[in-house]
Amino acid sequence: MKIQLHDGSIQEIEKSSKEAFEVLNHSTSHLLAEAIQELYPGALFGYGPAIEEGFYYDIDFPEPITEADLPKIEKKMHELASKDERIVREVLSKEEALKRFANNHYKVELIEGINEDITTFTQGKFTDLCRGPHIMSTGQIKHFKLLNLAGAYWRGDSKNKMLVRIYGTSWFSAEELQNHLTILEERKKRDHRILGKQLGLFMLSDYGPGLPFWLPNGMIVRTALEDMWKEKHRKYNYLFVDTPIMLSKELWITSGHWDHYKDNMYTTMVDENEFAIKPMNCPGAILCYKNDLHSYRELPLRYAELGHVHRHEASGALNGLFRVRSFTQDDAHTFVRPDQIGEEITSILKLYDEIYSLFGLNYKIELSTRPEEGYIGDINIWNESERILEEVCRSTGKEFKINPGDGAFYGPKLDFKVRDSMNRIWQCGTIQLDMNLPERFDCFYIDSDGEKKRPIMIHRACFGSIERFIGVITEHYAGAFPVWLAPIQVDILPVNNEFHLEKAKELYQLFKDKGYRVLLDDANEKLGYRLRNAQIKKIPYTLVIGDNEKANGTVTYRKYGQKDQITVPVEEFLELLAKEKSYNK
RNA sequence: GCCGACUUAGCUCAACCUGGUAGAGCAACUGAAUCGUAAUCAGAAGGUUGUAGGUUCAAUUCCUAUAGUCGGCACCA
Repeated sequence: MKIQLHDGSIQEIEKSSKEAFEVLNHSTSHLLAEAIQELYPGALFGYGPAIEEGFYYDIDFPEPITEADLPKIEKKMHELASKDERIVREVLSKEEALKRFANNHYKVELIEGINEDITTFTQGKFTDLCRGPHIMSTGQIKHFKLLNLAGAYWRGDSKNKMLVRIYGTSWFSAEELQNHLTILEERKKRDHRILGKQLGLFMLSDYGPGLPFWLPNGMIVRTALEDMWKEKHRKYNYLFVDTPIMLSKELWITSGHWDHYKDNMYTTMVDENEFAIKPMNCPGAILCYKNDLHSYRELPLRYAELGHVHRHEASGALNGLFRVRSFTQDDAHTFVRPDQIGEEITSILKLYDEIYSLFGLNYKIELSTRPEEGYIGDINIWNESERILEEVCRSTGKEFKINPGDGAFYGPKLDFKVRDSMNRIWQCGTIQLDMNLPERFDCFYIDSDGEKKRPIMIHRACFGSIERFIGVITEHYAGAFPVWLAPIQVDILPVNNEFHLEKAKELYQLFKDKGYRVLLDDANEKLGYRLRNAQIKKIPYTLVIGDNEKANGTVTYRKYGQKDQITVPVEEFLELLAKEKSYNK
């Protein structure tokens, strides 16, 4: 297909390419704006870019609109597209452009920020300030849908006015559009909030917004995760600590949280003194470190803690288990000498990969480097650390990106991002170097020359938060947890309770004695009914016990996600189960 | 926090637009059926319609406030 670029040249690109999708979607956003200009005279237009799965346009409407208005707008878009108007590029001087867009202060603001000639694209009566690229004419826009309405601050700044953002998606064929809409529907079924309810993992109560309750099944998943986590960290020579959930104000003043984080902290009075519930575990870990004098020989010293923190997140930020106000970080604070940074980061990356690969999770690493201004610490340590972080990351072969200047003022960091079922990105793991807190708390070790030296502290969490991580893997597995995490691992269904219940009970006891989480479903219901229940609960193995099994000492099992029934001797099934019992294959 | 939508039985939803105190399926309960791979049949029961006000002879329905949830935005030292 042909597209027209910013400079007026025409290019031929593959329709199946990502670029073609973006051009189509961006052009569809213009069509949306054209339709709105006709339907809502006086509407002012902000930004209207293509995004990963579609497009949006930010608009300042002269009157309030609701989602009920979207079909009307869509209809107008189709009507306009059927005219197949040419999309005409025009170059204006800055002065001309300012004159042309004088009635739209948003565009004026944008033009004022541009120091070259202004490119516009016009279709019908609608002209937009835009660099393109665009399709050649609007007739190519046929298969699109407006999805939802949202608020968005002008230029992404909460001090500015909030505009109405309309999201949509546009495709080259009806099949592709339908396919995408189906995917959107399918994603909803994987939503951890829905699965969490269906599977009895967790709940939320109006009595505590953002404060999740773990239900029995969720506790099984959580405990299995925590046990694995502890085992892995023991292997990597971490020491375990547990620090108080509430500490006095003085500590938070020293750490700097009182000045920089107070709005997010829950505070309370204890006798005459002000206390804060911890939003982070670092100060606690530092107090543990300072409890002893440390030799350079002891480092790296790794304090690991499943630390339950509370943060007063904005009400609008709360989201299932992904964003909560009370959560447990699988935290660790490692004190290292500057010369140990490389080795330690390598070790952490290895540990993370060992853990993430158990789930087959796809993650992306982002390196955030030193901010231009306001950073603290030795610039040589910054540079060296950043070099090490980058080098180690590249060696993983994972998708990797650098965010220059996005690091914290106290050190560079690595973030590990995974996607949820809605294709949104969430941060899970993190590794942050910190040259600030050791300074504030006057941490030191005695070096080989007998001098006191400042260690560097590494904050790191692999799951990030246990809550978020369980949310992510619930969606990742679509609720069908592998045996080692599954709340119920084996469901035993006697064909009828008169002849097979005894055998089923015998097997139930056998599995239970071997440490499996097993259920005996002896409800007075047909086999099909009980089997359906087992499937809805996504239990890994469903066993049917009838005359054959009773006579031959076998079990007939059905693995979740597979239709076939397999009959094997009991011993063989036990061997099979034993292989999946642990995350260690 | 901001914009918008939503909140009805344990769960999923209907009735609301056009006011006359709520219906269904599933689950749970009772009874019958004893069944070989995704729903056996029947019965009885289940509700201050999120909360607080207002309008009205009358509010689940209209209005206001408030809380929570959802989609975004901002936030996530």
